[in-house]
Amino acid sequence: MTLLPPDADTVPDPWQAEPAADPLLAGLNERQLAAVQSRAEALLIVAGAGSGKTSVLTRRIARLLRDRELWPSQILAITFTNKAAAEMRERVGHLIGHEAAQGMWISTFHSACVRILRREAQQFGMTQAFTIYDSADSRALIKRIVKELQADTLGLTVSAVAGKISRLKNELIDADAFARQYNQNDPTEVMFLEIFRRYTAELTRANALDFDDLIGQTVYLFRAFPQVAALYQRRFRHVLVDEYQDTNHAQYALIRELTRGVRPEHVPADTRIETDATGAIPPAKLTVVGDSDQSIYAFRGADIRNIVEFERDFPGAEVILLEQNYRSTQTILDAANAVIANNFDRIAKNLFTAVGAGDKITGFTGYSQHDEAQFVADEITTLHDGGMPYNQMAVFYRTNAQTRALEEILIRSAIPYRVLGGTKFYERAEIKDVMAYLVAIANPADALAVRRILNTPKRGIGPATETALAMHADELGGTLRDALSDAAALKLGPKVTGAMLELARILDEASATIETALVPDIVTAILEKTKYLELLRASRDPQDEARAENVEELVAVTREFQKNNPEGRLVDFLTEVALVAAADDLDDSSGTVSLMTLHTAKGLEYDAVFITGVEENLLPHQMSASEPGGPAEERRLFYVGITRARKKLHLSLAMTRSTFGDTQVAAPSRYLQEIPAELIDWRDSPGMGMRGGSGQRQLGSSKPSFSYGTSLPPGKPKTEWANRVTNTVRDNGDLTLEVGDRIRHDDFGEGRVTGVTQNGAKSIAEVQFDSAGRKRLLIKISPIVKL
DNA sequence: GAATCTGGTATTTTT
DNA sequence: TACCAGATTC
Repeated sequence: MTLLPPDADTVPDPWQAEPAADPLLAGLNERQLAAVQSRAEALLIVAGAGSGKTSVLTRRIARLLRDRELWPSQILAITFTNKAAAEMRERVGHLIGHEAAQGMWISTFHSACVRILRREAQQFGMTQAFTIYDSADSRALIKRIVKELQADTLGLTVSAVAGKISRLKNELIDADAFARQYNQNDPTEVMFLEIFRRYTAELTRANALDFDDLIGQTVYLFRAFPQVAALYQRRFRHVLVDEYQDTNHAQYALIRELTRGVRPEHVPADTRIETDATGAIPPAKLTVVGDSDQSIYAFRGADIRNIVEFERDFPGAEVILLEQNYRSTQTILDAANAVIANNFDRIAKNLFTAVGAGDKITGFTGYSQHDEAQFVADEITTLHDGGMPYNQMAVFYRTNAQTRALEEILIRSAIPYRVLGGTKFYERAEIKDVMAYLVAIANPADALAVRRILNTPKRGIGPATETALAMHADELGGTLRDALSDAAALKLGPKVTGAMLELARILDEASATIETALVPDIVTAILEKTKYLELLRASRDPQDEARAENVEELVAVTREFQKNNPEGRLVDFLTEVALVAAADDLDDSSGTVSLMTLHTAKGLEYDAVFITGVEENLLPHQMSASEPGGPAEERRLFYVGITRARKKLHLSLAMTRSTFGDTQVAAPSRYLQEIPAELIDWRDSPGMGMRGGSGQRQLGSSKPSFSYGTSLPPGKPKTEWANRVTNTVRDNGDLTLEVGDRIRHDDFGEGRVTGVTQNGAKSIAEVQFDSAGRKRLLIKISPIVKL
């Protein structure tokens, strides 16, 4: 490791003499300053949580541009999410002016690769309009293949196959490479190889790439076509990668390819880039930022070695450690440090702050997940009453399934919230249907998309006809679309034949317009011609009304897209949709509490954070126990969650948790014991005092002894504070309450109304319950009766 | 070929 | 609990 590259001293730097005079260096600490100014060929910034790494990264870029060391187009910055990319672009623009920042590539690995691949598609025999298969698409395809080969008899499930293919691709092992190393004596492996081969062939035939291919195919492109690689190696003179600890092998390989020098034969005579004595162009500079303690994507192939072995991979690399935290209180950092210290194979790192101790962490143990959720809702209300805006609070959980109880209670408590990620809009069946139409229009070779819409809406083309079509496509040596246009040759009934020809005509007509037509026009035309929306409206299934609304929402999305991208065409829209991530649609301006998984929380920060379900088998998750390095990764996940909090951290758990349908006793997470007891202020459920459970109280007070299993009485106590929330949809109609009214609540018992906010169906009552404390309730749907 | 019913099975995290 | 696949019936 060199401390400072020699040329830092020889290049005159007008700003270096008086750093304070440079606004881009103002307010930085010594380490941050070094990171912003470093001129190393390769720089690793080890940035602890909250250490201002985004600030460092944006200032580093801004400085390169402002001082004319590089043109914007020579910079490639890779972020983990599109949202992070947008934020970085915004911040750089803010520092040096938005025009000066035009032309940079700031995007995710996947977006950058799609951009390159669309441009170079013909090099590897695909068309520019290739489809991007998301995981659900991949699974659908694998499912069909598994079925055809009856691979389930060998114990090969769809998810197992999908997982294995993904893992192999992340290691840059394709079907052929796998064929060279697999165990030929194992029938399961033989079968797997066959599935892998067919899957690959089907993708190629469909002119489609799956998520993992986007990276792998780009690496392949660069390795197979040096002159193409040279194009990008010449162009990007500085590559920056954020969240480097979460890169997998394929992404690492991509970075390696991009930061290779260009051989003289690939350097054009008129190049304006400096060449060395041999006429070659030196490698691009590389800056990576990461924190091995925040590596939480090993399950997706992230390889922590990429960061640990950075100095070996890039000789002469400079390493700068950022440890001062500007986000959290010392109490929160003490807890985080204490937890992460239990991961033994890490480089010691201790976050510190000048902020001061701050509030203690609030701990809470509820009877049930509903009880826990009520605690979260009550705390949120208290904090909000104290002046903290809703959008400065976030609730984290390990699994998406945990949102249900939280949502129920938040709705009842009239707390505005939004769920990031989870069952996404684009995963809904009706949206996938319409998207399949768009995909089929953009990429006629995509058989998966055509199959999906073949009989949607119902037009009498069943499985038998579908098989006949597929066979006919093989005979023709063409695509499913070709077979559809030639449906008459199948000699089926006039009704079916007519339906197929009609569909073919609709698709062909739309396909003819994609180069010029606006996206909203294409969608509305399709909905019109297929009567998709019309049929949903006419349906007597009550859910279809909501589906119709969703489809309309999609049309609105296309309008919004077109507004933001006047030049955007169908393919661009499909790309954008395929690559949106959970955290991307985060809208900070909305005054709502954010709910998300711990994974989604990475990179974000809030004044108040609630980490829920801190229980064994949930955090750490049951499934992680069997995986090597699982518990350590779960600990990092907990660490990531803790370090998101600026001022106030809440850790909560439930003694029982219902999954599947039955309720199980839950034990507190092992990670709780790792936090020094004096940092946590344990609070009891209001219901606990009523049961006279001094044992419980003691347990909750400081040093949990973790023996709920024995202390929990068999059979739930029927107290007023029942540990359940009725899940029937209650509609109180136009029930009106006034201050002073007595009411009874199914869960909280009796209480007196102390305040009412009149707002039609959204009227909120503030109630002082006799034993359960003060609550805010949405009158219309709360399980209450007036007494 | 479509609609309805039933029983079995599964939930970790995501670009 | 909730969804899916397969069987049964129209």
